[in-house]
Amino acid sequence: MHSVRVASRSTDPRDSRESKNGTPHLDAVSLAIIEQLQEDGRRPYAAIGKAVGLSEAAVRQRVQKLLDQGVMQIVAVTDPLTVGFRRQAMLGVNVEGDLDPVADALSAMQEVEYIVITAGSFDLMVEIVCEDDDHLLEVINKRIRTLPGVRSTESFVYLKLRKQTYMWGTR
Amino acid sequence: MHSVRVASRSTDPRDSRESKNGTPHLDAVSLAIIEQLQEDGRRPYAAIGKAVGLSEAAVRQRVQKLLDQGVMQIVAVTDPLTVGFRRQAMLGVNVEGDLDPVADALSAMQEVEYIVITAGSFDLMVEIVCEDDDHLLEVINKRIRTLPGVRSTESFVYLKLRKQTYMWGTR
DNA sequence: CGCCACTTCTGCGAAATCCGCAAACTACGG
DNA sequence: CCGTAGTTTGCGGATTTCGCAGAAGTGGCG
Repeated sequence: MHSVRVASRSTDPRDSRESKNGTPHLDAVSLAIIEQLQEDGRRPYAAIGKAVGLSEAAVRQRVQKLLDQGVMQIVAVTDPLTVGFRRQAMLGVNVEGDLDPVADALSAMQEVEYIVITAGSFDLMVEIVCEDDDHLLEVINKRIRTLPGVRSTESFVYLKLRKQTYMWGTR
Repeated sequence: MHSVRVASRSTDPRDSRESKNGTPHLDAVSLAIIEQLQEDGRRPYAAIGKAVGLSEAAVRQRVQKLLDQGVMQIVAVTDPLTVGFRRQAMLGVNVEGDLDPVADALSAMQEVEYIVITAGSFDLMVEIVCEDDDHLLEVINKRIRTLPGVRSTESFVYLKLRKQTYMWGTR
């Protein structure tokens, strides 16, 4: 019935088990579906089904589950420059005491694109997306460096973005 | 005819001009379309049209143009952990001489998720996505630190991802 | 082994969406 | 005032999405 049939293998999308931390474990078919949607987030379910060897309805159900579980999301990503954000920077932050309150406060700032807690000479790495230099200065100097618990920061202003992919799982 | 009509304003999607660097300048309607697709990359054109005050066909053409121009792309983004990449790190890199050859070599590595040239105490910031510690060590130690021109590196292993958005333009 | 509960997959008809196209509209320059 | 170029609109026809009921596969248990 199907042109492609994945070699005999667990047929459960979650591979019959969850990993210890509760994150679902994906089987090869779901991975293949994700790959398809990484190439084109609007690709029709039927086309995906043909590529991975599943019916249209089955693909639709799996995609919906992946979205519900938060394993993936289908979104438009833009080039910040063309959308009017001309200044970006990475900020290394050192904190005294508990990291969580600081991370929470940073999370609430819309200019903060992402936050990671790291091991190394910085406690936090924070990416900031701003409209211009004034905006960036205001965010770093007035809003971040004044947060209680922030001991020091070091700025890395972006001069040029050389690579940006969203192709995890496509290897 | 339309419930919402954007107040009188330039009607050209590129706002009748391009910025100096050749990147297209977006008008308010295209921005609004992008916002819709950032919430849900599969939202139907008709629904977007209703939200921004345009016909279905017009939205479709604008979206196609934005994709063709490379202003945005609609893709599935996944949580690296659930897709099997358990070790990530940011790498600060210092280079002697021209940055471009090093950046090019890094670009070719599939484990390298993104690369920025920065001002500050690092010349390059590089994000690396690996399956486990061995994999990460191999990439950093054997493949990056041995690149000609790389003077030194500093690693920041990710302990926890606290925030990750794709909501540029949605402010 | 047989039965049951549970999940996933399939096949379908109905509804909604996508797609291509020709005509209408707008801004601009000659 | 007219022609050109770029957008938008309206509209069928093809395609896709959606919901659902039944079939099929899995694991537990007596």
